[in-house]
Amino acid sequence: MAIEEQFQPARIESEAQRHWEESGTFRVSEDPAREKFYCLSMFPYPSGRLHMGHVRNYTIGDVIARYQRMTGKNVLQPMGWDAFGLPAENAAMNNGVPPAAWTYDNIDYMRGQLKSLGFAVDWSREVATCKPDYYRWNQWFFLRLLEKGIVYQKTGTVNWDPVDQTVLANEQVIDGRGWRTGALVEKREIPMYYMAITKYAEELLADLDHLPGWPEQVRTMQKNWIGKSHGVRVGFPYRLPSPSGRGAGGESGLASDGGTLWVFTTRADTLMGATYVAVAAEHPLALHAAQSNPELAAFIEECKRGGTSEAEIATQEKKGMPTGLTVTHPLTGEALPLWVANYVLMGYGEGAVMAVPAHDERDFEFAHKYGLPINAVIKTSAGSETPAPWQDAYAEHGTCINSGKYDGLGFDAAVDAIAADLSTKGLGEKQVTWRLRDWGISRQRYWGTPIPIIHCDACGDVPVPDDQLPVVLPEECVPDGAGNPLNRYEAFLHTTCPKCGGAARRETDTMDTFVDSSWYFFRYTSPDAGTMVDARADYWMPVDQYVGGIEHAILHLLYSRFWTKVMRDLGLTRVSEPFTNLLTQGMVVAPTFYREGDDGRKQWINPAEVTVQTDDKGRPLSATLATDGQPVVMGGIEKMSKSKNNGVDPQALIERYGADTARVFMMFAAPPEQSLEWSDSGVEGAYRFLKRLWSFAAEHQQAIAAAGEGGELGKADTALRREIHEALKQARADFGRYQFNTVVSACMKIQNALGRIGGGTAADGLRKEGLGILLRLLSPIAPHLTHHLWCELGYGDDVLDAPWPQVDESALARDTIEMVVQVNGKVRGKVKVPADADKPAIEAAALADTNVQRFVGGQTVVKIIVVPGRLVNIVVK
RNA sequence: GCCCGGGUGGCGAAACCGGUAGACGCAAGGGACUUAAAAUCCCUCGGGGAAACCUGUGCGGGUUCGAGUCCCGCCCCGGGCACCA
Repeated sequence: MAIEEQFQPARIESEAQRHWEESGTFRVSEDPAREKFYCLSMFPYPSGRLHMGHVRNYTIGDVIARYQRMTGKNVLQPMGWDAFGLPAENAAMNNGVPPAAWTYDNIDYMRGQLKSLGFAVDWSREVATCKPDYYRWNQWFFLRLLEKGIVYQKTGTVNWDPVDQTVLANEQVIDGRGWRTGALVEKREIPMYYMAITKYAEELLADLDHLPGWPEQVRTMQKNWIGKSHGVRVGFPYRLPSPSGRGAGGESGLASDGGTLWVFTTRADTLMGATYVAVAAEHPLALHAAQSNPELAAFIEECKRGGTSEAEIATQEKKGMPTGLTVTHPLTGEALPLWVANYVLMGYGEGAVMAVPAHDERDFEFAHKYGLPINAVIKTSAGSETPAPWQDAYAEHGTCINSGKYDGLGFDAAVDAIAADLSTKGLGEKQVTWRLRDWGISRQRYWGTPIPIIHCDACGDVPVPDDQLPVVLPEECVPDGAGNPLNRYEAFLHTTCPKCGGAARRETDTMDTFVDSSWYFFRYTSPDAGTMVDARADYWMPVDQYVGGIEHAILHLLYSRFWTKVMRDLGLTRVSEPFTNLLTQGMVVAPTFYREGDDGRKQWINPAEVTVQTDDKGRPLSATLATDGQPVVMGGIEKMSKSKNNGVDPQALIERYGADTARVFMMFAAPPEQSLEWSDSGVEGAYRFLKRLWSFAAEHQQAIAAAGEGGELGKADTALRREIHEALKQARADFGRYQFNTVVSACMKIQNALGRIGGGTAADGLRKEGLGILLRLLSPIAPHLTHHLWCELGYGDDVLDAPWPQVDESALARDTIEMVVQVNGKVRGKVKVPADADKPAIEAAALADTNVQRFVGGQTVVKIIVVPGRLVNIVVK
């Protein structure tokens, strides 16, 4: 059958997809005889429609999967849905649709979109985390961890909206106010379940050095996040004044007469310079002091205002207030004032810090603001005093001064000596601390995995027995923004105590959705197992290539690493690290536009509705809304997101040009790890490229039919054959390092070379070879078109099973090469020399060049540098 | 604020180990074909200059025969910051 004249992507794409589906091409099973390759892309949240970031992510993953398959591996590429989460609850509030129904609809629509892009996915392994047969293993695993003491309860801080009487996510707190009510948000302490990720901190840190397949950048970020620091725990004894009336301590749980306030410091060498000590607003000592100090109590209330995020706390104005209490310096016995400061975090370290204003920038500012003493105790490169303004050098390690017996000691010696003296007094010792905090997994939300705990008045908190799992989440609730609907859902709430059989209440908190995504890659290997995983996981795990957004560099990847190690310790897997190689895909970004409403809130406007005015150089000057012509504010270029309304819908692109064009454009526009700014231009170029390939194939088919094949290559064609094999060599290397933009570029070069081949039967032979190379190289990127042409041109049954093209080294051989000649580093000429010319011959040829002579003439040649195959640099004086 | 990246023509980018900066595309301009348009094909295309040549990889220094690439100091943009996923 002849290749049609018109390139009709819609038809050939659905044909190819039907072929793959009917042949079960991408359905895989364990085969110990073959080398496996587990290629995984981060599963999508079913938000409604695919966005450009998804298309990019899954195209990158698919190109890798198809490439690995063509090089002979048994490739597993699964797909699923990260289906629990906040957006479903928001949609419910807006539309009155239950999160479950909304989510399942979205999954159905997005699955269709994914299939239309032709991804080589084994759909028989599809997983959705909101289904009981998935999340029951979250619950089962939670219970195992509870038994092992890795899950435990303590209080945690949340954002509380006092109007809606509900807990808010950080995203729902805008400038310290609830996003729906506009009410000032407060911090509130509530009981939560935690996973003790800090028990694995040492291993999580150490194993980063054994992940050579991860980007250095991600390993560094995780290292800093885990944040191992060596320091000293220092005790500051205090006495509480005995108050008249109510009992001291009392509510705050303090001993009535006094105790020791512990702080952690990485700068014990500066202890002699400590001039005050500060505690967090929630610290028991602060609360105690506030009992008799209304002003302080008001300040502590004020500190509760605002969100809980670290960014917000770190950028807020530093404020403090004295408690009126003092603590005793453990070495000098001096009384130091005890302050409450809003920059001290209860959740980090001891919730208290010693302040050395002379050598810490934050303490320096605070001391200046409140007139606290500043005592320099380290000689730094900035000298032995610390006059304002702050200089970074003040924080350097140096030699102790003004520190009594410690004078003259360097950092390490001073820390050792001070730690030893503290230890003798029972007021300190060396300690390792971590920035990493335990993972709070309780969420006061409906659309998540129910925490399998039952509250019984008689027996306390009782774990749900395994044979009662899963605790099924009712799917018909519609959240309204005022708390968790499970708290009002009687049929879920009421149960019997597994221990005593009496009436009891179910826990209504659900699990953080990071729980769901911490092990889904295990479930893909054994999606129908009656256990969490089965032996099939041993064949497929670890994931050979993980592909996903750089924005997940810390949390998701760290939780998954932790989870895998815990699974290993429970005997569920043999692997210690889930992802051997990691490709952090750059974000798809787009300009943002907004207008400010009367209430000062930003209303984000989609770029598609905006007209941008540019200067004569094409730089944007201003923007207006297309519908009313009035100006909008340009908000900068950011990650495509719902919240900034700057997404571009890929659906129109796919419908108009087809999946292959979308895929080629995505791969060609930027290397995978770089961020990609979306623009409509360039898509046309990708489409033209595919159309040209199509026409070329059709003409080639006619030529063969007319004249037959065979014949010797002509002389003129050896140069073109070399071009083709050089491009092939480049493409093979670039496939190997996953730099797909230059793979596409190499394919375009091959196509350009093919187009320059002359007529005749000999030329047909070269065309056949070149086209065969091009179709195979392009097939991971444009699988539909290449599948169709490969069959039509009679190369074989399925391009996926064709051998990966090899470079013919003899085609690359050259008799002469051209070398650049520089004089003092500037290009002054080019010379052709025999490929096997030796150094003296090359030098002579370079010096003989007339233009080179002009620049060398009359000067002394100091030396000549020859870079074989590239250039000659003649250094003259 | 803290941690991690990035910055190269009008635009997306390439240059893999320090060796011809701008491959491959997009846009633009000119031309061919066409009654015309679209599509397609050909040519030009960092800036200055008639040319020789000079200049140019965010800015300022440095190392080197030679720097987009390495070092030091800045500026700007983006990602993450533990309840968005």
